[in-house]
Order: sequence, then structure tokens, then C-alpha cells
Amino acid sequence: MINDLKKSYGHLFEDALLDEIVEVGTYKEIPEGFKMMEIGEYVKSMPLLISGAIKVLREDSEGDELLLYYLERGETCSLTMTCCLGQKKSEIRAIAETDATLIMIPVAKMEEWTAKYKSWRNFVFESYHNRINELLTTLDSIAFYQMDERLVKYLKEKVRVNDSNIIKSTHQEIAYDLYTSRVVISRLLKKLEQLGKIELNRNVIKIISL
Amino acid sequence: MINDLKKSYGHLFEDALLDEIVEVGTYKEIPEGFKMMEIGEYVKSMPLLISGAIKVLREDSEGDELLLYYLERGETCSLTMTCCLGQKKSEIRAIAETDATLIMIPVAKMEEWTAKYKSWRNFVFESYHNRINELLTTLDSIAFYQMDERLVKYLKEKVRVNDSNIIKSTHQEIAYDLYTSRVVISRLLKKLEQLGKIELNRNVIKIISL
DNA sequence: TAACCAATGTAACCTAGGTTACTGCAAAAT
DNA sequence: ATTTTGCAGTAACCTAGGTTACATTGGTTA
Repeated sequence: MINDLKKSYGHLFEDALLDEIVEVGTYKEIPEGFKMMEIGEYVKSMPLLISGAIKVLREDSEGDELLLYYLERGETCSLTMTCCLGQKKSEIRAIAETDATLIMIPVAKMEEWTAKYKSWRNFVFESYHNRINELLTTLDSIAFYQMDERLVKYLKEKVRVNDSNIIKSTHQEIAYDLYTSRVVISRLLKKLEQLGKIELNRNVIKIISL
Repeated sequence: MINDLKKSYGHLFEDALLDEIVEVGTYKEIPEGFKMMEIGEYVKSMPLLISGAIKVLREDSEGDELLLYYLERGETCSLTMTCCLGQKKSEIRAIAETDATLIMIPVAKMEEWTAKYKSWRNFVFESYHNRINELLTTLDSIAFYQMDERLVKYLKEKVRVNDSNIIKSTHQEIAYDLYTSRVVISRLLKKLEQLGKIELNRNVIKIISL
């Protein structure tokens, strides 16, 4: 655990803090598809992501979803942070996009470290900054871009996060993430295929060049 | 200044912190329409809002705007906070919606107080939480609601923020805030008038009941 | 008063993308 | 081998809302 931790966070945290994290944190491995957080739930500890990726979703009144962003190595969920500290309910759902490993930190320590370690404060503020910027980027996509552009962005992001140009998703799954219908996604994917940018097969999309 | 400060923040901050704020903060009065922050600018101090309201906007690549949310008494701009601390450029534009008064805090103190005062830490985290929730609400509006519903929400919010059921805006101004065209807004407002929910006059909308 | 200008009303039109319905297929289950 | 099930392709259709164009109206300025 200590090695994984140093690889992802060693450059961010001072040694004393790293020691404390090893002491009070619990190491967890979670499988792809595992639901880590649900809307309306209270959260009692905060995750530091060591490997893998977590997708963060928002839900409408009908239960349909919209992908907000992915969390990756070296990141944490700022939304969780405030939930912990303020005893608030979660506003989002979080699901493991890939197998992932992480370290869970109990709430009490977070508050303590914020007073004690400058590097922790920087990390926390930096996280907020990054999360807010991700939210703004997502908002830009939805407000300013059309579906064909949003789809291309989505595919690029998926390639990056999964580190593979083979995307194993159904059209329906993509439609959920982009908050639209399957037919629309099939239509737009077909166009991309005709342009030679992707190849379509059952359950699989191969990205050629976007 | 000390009285205004206590009225808005007295219940949040311990006395020692209030004293420090009075000591290092500078009191400012700004007129309606004043641009407080521009996209791409660096920020060197953080505002605590005493009275009035600030509108926070996002811009697309063409320069067209979208209203994100309003800041009100007792609030601060979390986006500014991270900009200050991380020496980052602003991602948003902020404009005084009404005449406003505020206290500006130099960056250096913010970092110091985060270590020193628990009440300041709580305030900062609470601010982030509120801002993120506002962003999520805005995102919901855009992703999940149609323009007629967004317009009604907008009018309600405007009534609340300006504390008046007379809205002094042109249709064009509303269209800018909602990132749509003037014709669409005129169309929808006319429908609301026909339903007896509002009254339309040049430059003025009177809200009856929404 | 006449000329002007910004705000609004409205019609006609267009397009992205949401909806419904049905097809063919591949893979899994029996 | 046959049935079942889920995925993808596609056509036909519909609607919200964006676009263009022009008329009207009220306030402002010459």
C-alpha cells in the first residue's frame, strides 16, 4: 500500500502526512461497475484514488442519468469531501468505470489535517478547483455544443480513461451517459463510421481517428 | 463596516476572526452593472458579500453568455478562492446585478486563516459545497428542462434576488442569460402573459404569479 | 413636429434531435 | 438445432426552438 500511495501522492504530500495516511487509511479494491456512492446517501469517509477510474453521474427526476466526469489516479471526489464535513447527502452517483484501488480516509482526519498540513490544504483546494472546472466543461458541452460534437468528445474521453481505442459499450449505454436516445447515438455513430473515423461491431466500437 | 460585517457574518465567525477581517479587509461599494471579474484575469483578493447580488456568467467561444448563478449576502465566490490560492486564471465573469457592498480579503490571509480558524474552514468548505450545488442545479436546468420551464425558474430567481416582482429587463437581456434568442423569449413570455401569470410592458415585466 | 431608434409582436420557415416502429442478426439459452 | 433475447440499422414522423424578415409602437432626439 505504501508504494502505491507514494507513486500517486508522494509528490503532493509531505512524509509525515503520508505516514498518517498509511496509519489510518484502509486500502480497498473495487471491481468495474461497483456503485461507490448513491444519491441521497450520507458518506462517512473520503476516497483517494490509486488506480482505475470512477464515473460520476447526475440523475433527473425520472431516474435518467447524465455523465458529469471521470475521476482518475491522484484525484478525489470533492463532492464527497463536503458531504463528509457538512454531514450532507450526496448529490451524485459514483460508479467504478474500471477496476480500481483506493484508500479510504475517515472524516475526522480530514478536518484535522486541513489545520495541520499545508500540503493537504493545497491538495483539497486543488481538488475543488479541478472538480469545478470539470463541471464547467461538462456544462459547456451541454449548453454550447451539439450532440455530434458531444459524442466525439465522449469517445475521446473514453479512449483516454480506459487507455484503449477499443470501446466496449452498447449504443444504449452511450445514450444514457449523454442523456439522449439510442436511435440518435446509432445515427451519429453510423455517420462517423461512414467518415472512416470509427468501426462499428456488436458491443464494440473501434476508434480509428477522431 | 464592523456592523455590516457582523450582521452578515457574525453568526459564522468567531470574534478573533471578525477582528482580523476588519483589520485587513477593505470595504468597497460597487454600482449595478460593474464588472468585478473577467474570464482569463488573475485575482488577487477574495470578496465577502455584505449586500446586493452578483451574477456569475460563463461564456462560449463566440462570446455569448450563460448565467450560472447569483451570489448573495453572506456568500463568497469559491471560484475566486481557488483562483487566488492556485494563481489560476478566472473561468467565469462576475457582474454586479444590483448595487453591492463587499469586503475584500488579501490572498495571504486566506491561507493563514484556513490553518488558524475552524470557523473559517467551515465557511470555506460550506461555500464550495453551495457553489457546486448551484452549478449542479444550473446543469440540471440546461440538461433536463425545456426553455419554458427554464424561463419560469429564471423569472422566479430574478424576483427573489432583486426582491421585487417588477423585473426591469428587455427580452434580449433575458435571452442572453438563458443562452437563446430574443424571438424565443418573446414567444414564451407572451404565452405566460396569456395565462395571466405576468404582464408585459416595454422594458418591464410584472410578475403576477408563477 | 418630424425623424429616429430600440423594444416588441408575429409569421413563415428550417433543423437537430426525440419518438415509434419494424427489420435483420448474433449470441446465448434451451 | 431451435428458440429466445438483446443489439444495431433505418425509415417515417414530430416538436422545440433557432432563424429571418418585417411590422408596430413608444420613447428620444433633432
